[in-house]
Amino acid sequence: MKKKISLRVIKRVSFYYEALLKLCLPDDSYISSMKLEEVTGVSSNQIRQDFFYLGISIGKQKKGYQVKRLFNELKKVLLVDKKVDVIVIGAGRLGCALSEYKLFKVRNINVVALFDVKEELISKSEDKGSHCAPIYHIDELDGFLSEHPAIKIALLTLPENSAQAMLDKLMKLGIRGIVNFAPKILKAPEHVKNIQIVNDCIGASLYKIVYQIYNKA
Amino acid sequence: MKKKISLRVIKRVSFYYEALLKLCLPDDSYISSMKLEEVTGVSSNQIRQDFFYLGISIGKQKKGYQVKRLFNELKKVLLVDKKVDVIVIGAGRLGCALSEYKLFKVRNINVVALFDVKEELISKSEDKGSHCAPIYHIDELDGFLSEHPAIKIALLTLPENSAQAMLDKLMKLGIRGIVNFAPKILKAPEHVKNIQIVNDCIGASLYKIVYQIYNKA
DNA sequence: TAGATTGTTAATCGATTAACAATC
DNA sequence: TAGATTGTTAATCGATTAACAATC
Repeated sequence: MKKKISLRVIKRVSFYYEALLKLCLPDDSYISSMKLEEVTGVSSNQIRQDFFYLGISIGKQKKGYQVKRLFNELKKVLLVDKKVDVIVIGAGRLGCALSEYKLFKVRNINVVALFDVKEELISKSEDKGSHCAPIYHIDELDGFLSEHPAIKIALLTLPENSAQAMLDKLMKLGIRGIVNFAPKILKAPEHVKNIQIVNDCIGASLYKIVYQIYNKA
Repeated sequence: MKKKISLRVIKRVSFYYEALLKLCLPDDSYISSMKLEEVTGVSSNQIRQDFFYLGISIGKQKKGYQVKRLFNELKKVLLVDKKVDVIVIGAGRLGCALSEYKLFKVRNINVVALFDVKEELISKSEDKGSHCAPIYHIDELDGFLSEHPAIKIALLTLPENSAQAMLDKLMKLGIRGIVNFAPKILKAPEHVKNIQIVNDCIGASLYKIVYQIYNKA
């Protein structure tokens, strides 16, 4: 029933979505594909093509797309119309920064807990002066995931030597999506299917920047 | 002279590069395109096609590619054969985490300094118990960049309300590449050319994960 | 030698762009 | 009405895959 949408389309749709978030237009106003081109950099032809492909045909000639309806449609495509709970493994600087990351909130991504081996980081409910989610000891991970079977995604901010072992463990516990920030490329074992791993999204973006800047010099 | 290499190719090349880093093979050993397919997930056909396109023709039939030579070729393509200095604006948790990020090191990306408005974060040279680069007051940014004109890239970890103003300022100071971690999509002003901005690489990867996991459910 | 693996061309596939009739 | 903008088809473009001769 659901057609497979390529990740390129998903990426562009996320641009459209972000643009609407950012523009803060009244719900009942209209936005045209040309206007969307201005703010997203994606051509109006491409935008209409995407909408056509996605079955979004809510446009009105001469006006464009009603902001609220378009927003809802895009939400559905991105599957962010429901809240997504995730956990963070590793409660160091990066881990805590992630748990406060605001763009997660607008996307309905919710860091429910962090886990770490270091006793001194553990803080059940007291806030430690930040908006960080509660930090638990890693030994409690097993029990926690049993109690929260809906959690399917984990963000890994671990040292490189413990990242792969943690990945293996997480998969056994039912985690199906990993964003790995450890400075090591992780791979799912051969036999495991349906696991999504994104390695080092930070570094990948820098490759691109470095390439584009120094290439033109 | 230089042909324009698409970002897709760059991305795959970064996979090959990471794979070589990770495998830690002896410099004088050989690796075949089939073996590279195993560790990168990119088909051997694609790999050879990429090498052909990039003018990397150092393969030996029946053996493959000499690890050291291939490594050097890939380095050249990725332009990471020289050290790239970058600065970080915003010395909060995320900023400090970035300055210690190990995958930057293997890529010759070097965080030389952080800048922040908060007086209490400033630490000229003393280390504060971490491997964080020195933190300066934002007022010193201007002078610092004058003294280090080779710095072309800045990572932004600022609150959303100050990010756009900082972007404008950085461009005036000669910065040409921005990786923006602020929870707001930034855009270069119309008239400015040759600026590369990557917004929210962290969130973008999560969109993909969320989509792939919950789509299949 | 026979088998393995490259470099390179050709075929296929998919994504983007262009164009325009329909119509608000 | 005339102008603007959609939805949709067709044309173009680029990227991937397949195939295989060359040869170590």
